Amino acid sequence: MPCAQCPLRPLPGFKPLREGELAFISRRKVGQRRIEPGGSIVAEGGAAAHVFTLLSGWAFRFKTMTDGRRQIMSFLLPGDILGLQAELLEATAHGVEALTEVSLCAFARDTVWSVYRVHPPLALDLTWLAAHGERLVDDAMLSVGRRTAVESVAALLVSLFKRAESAGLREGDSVPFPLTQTHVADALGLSVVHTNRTMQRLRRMGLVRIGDGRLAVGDLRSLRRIAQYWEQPAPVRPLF
Amino acid sequence: MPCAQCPLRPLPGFKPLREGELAFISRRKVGQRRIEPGGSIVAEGGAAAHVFTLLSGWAFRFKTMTDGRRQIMSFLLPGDILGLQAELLEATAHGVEALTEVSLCAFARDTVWSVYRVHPPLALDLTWLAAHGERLVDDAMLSVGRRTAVESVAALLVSLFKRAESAGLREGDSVPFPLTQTHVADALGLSVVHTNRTMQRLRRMGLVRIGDGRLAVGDLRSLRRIAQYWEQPAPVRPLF
DNA sequence: CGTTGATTTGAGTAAGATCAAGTCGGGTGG
DNA sequence: CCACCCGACTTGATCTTACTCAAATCAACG
Repeated sequence: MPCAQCPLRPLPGFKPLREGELAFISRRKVGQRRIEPGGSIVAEGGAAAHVFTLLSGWAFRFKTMTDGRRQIMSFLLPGDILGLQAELLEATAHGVEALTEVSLCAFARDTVWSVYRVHPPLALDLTWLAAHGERLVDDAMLSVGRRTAVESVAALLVSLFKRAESAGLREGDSVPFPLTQTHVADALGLSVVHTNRTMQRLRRMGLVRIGDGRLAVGDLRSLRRIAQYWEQPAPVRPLF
Repeated sequence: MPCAQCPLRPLPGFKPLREGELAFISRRKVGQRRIEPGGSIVAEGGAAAHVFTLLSGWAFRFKTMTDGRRQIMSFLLPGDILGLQAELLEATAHGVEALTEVSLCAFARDTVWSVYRVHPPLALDLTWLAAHGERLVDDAMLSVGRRTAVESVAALLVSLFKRAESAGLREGDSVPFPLTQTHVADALGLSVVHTNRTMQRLRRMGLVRIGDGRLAVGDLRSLRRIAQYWEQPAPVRPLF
C-alpha cells in the first residue's frame, strides 16, 4: 500500500501533510506487516524494534507481572504510532499485541532521527503524538485509580467509541468492538466477573449495546455523565 | 541563576550538552519562578502556559473529579520538564502543584518550536523526556491497576528513592520525602487510612524508615521484590 | 495555649475479588 | 449431520481487601 494512497490520510480527523513530507515518508517506509488476532507485535521487554504506524486493525499496549496479572495501558487504533518509546529509550517497557488482524507500516531503523534532521515540523508532529498518547494514559489512570467500576467502564466505552469514530470506523450508530471482557478487565484493573456484571448494568440501563463485535452507544450524554468524562479529542491530529 | 552555572547539569545522571546548545538554552530562558509549597504551578484545564524545567523542589501532576476525588499521575523532581503537553496540545488536561518550595526555569513561548528548527538533537532529547515521562506513568498504572496495596506502596517508594538519588538528592542512606500520606494515597488510588496502615506495615517489617520529611530504605532488595519492581532508570538522561 | 493539618486507631461496611459451576456459540473432526 | 471442544460470557455464593466514619493523638506554629 503506497503512502500516496493511504486510506487514513483523507479522513477529516487527520491533518494534511506539508510540502515534501509525503515523499519523505514514502521513502522511509520499508514494508508492511500483517499480524493475526492475538499475535505479538512487540515482545515485552524486547530491544528496540522498528517504528510502526497502525494502518488498520486494533492493538493494545500492556505489562504483565511474573504471576500473570496483566495491565493494559492503552488501546491502539488506526493512525496510532507504536514503537516510539522503544526506539528512544532503547528498550520496551511493555508489550504490544494485536486485538484484531492488524496491518502495520514499518519504517526504516533511523527514521526518527532523520525526521528530526530533515523535517522539523514533522518531528514536532511526532512529539505531538507522543504527548497525545500520554494524555490518554493519564485519563485511563484516573479511571483505574479513582473511578468506580461503572464509571470506568463507561469512560472506557466513551473513549473508544469516540476514537473509533474519528478513525473513520463508525457505521450507523456503532463502531467495531473487538475487545473481550478480559481486555476490558485488564484495562481497568477489575476482575472479569465484576467487569461482566458492570457491563450488564450499563446494558440494562439502555446506555450501550454490545454484540457481534460492535459497540453502539444508546445515550452518549448519560454515559458521559456517569463516567464524568469530558476529555475532548483534538479536532485534527497528525498522521505519520 | 544562569544556565552556565546550572547545579543539575554536572550531576552524573545528566547528559552533557552539545556545541551551541547551552548558549541557545540560556538565550531562551526568560526567567525563574519560585513557588511556595502547595502552590499551583499549572491550573487544571488552563490554556497553554510556558514550558518549565524544574530546577529545585518537588511537584506533582494530577487530575480532580467534580466531587473532589483526585488522582496523582506522576511526581516531578529536579531536572524534569513540565508544560510540554500543554504547549503541544494547546491545553492542559491536568494540574501541576508544588509539593515543596519549587524553583522553575521558564522558557520563552515559542521555545519548543525553535528547538525543532534550530537544534534537532536537542529536539530529540525533548521527545526522549516525553517518552520517559510516559514510561513512568505506565509503571504507575501497573501499580494502581494490578498491584495490591503493599506492592504499590513499595513500588512507589523504590521509584521515588531511585529518582531522588539520581537527581543528586541522596544524603547518607536517605532522600527527601515531602509527600504526605494523602499524596501517596492519591497517587495509588487508595484511601488515606489504608495507606497509613500499609506504610506502617512496611515500616514494621524494617524495610523503610520515614520521618522528618526523609525516606530511608532499609532493604532495597526486599522492597523491590515485594513491589515486583524492576524498571531501571536510564543511566543518563537529557536535561533541557 | 488554641488551631490546624498530619497521622494513627478502632469499628463497621461495601465494592469488588475469588471460587465454582454453568450456558452459549462457533468451529472441528468423525 | 452430529458430537465435542474451546473460548467467551454468565450466574451464584462466599470471602477479602480496602473504604468509610468517627475519634484520638501529635507536632508545628502563631
